[in-house]
Amino acid sequence: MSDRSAAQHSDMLLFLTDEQLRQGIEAMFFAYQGFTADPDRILSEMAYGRAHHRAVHFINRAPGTTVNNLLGILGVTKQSLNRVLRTLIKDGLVESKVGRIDKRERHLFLTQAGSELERKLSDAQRARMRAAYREAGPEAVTGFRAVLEAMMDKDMRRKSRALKEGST
Amino acid sequence: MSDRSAAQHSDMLLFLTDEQLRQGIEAMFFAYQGFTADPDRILSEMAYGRAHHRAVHFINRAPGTTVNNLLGILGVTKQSLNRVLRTLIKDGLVESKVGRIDKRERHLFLTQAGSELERKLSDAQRARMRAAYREAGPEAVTGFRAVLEAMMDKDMRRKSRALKEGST
DNA sequence: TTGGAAAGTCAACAAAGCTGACATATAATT
DNA sequence: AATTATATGTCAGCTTTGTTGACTTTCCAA
Repeated sequence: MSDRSAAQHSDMLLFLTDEQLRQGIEAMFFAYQGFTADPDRILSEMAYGRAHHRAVHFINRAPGTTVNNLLGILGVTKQSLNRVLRTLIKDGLVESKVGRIDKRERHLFLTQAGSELERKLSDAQRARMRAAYREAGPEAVTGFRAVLEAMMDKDMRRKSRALKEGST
Repeated sequence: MSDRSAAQHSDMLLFLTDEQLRQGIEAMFFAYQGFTADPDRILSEMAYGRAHHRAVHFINRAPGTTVNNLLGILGVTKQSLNRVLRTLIKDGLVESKVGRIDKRERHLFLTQAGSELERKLSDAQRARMRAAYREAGPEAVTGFRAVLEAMMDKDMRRKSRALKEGST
């Protein structure tokens, strides 16, 4: 990095005004509305909500995950998750299998129908993400990911990374 | 841009795999948890929730805004907003003034106490945002903002921009 | 003066979070 | 073998924040 760009670099760091930060906060709020809008529309046509979406998403992402593990990822209580899981199992979207090694654990899997719902929801969400990425350009994507990563709590960063590595 | 980097550029656009998009989706989810964590902690010590935070934030940002305008920004029903607003007014954090020109309208302002709460909440949120920006670097911030912008619904983009211009 | 927009209220309900208490099965430890 | 710890599930009850629908009051504008 040249002296000149290094100077600009530190200038920009110093010039993080409240106003710029507030704009970032608002952008995050409005973007999250958009981020959830498409799946929410699909879900509202069924008897499901955002909580079901999350469960289905992460079971798809880490098939065979235990209830406890899922709790850690979602950051909710077991009662709250259990309510969601119960309806998904009842409706035949999720299957719960007793652990072979540790029989106290339940391992969660999507059924055919569960996979289809996951696909439908994530198709919509990925389409928006893809469009946003294309509009912003590849360099922006790198920056986007870097800021999001830095915004997470430390333990969530670990969990996020574990999911990425798990699907390699 | 050289031919080579142009080729890389379009390659990266083509190589937006499902996996990359899913990682972006998860990053958004985990980052939003972090984004709201600090204000949520402060709010939980009082009788307030995230909905109160949003109202206070946007009233601070656009003092004198009407209820209807606020409804458009927040994307909730007037009944839902009204419940929140009522408690804030009752507790002396928000003041509602009848419009001079159009007396049907109510213009909303933060009181001294309201401003203090807003300050407390946004201090926490801005601190995290600032830390994330610093960690990711200034180029990343530009990209971050670009992707968020592109992820918003069109009408939300307009509202976001109006707020930015209003505070110049 | 009449129609409609803006705001507020009441009632009822739903989704999704929470706490606390308790049951069951299994694993781990003593 | 007995005890303790862990994983899961469930019941009951509460909170926050969203929803619809019905209705009123105010008051601008055609």
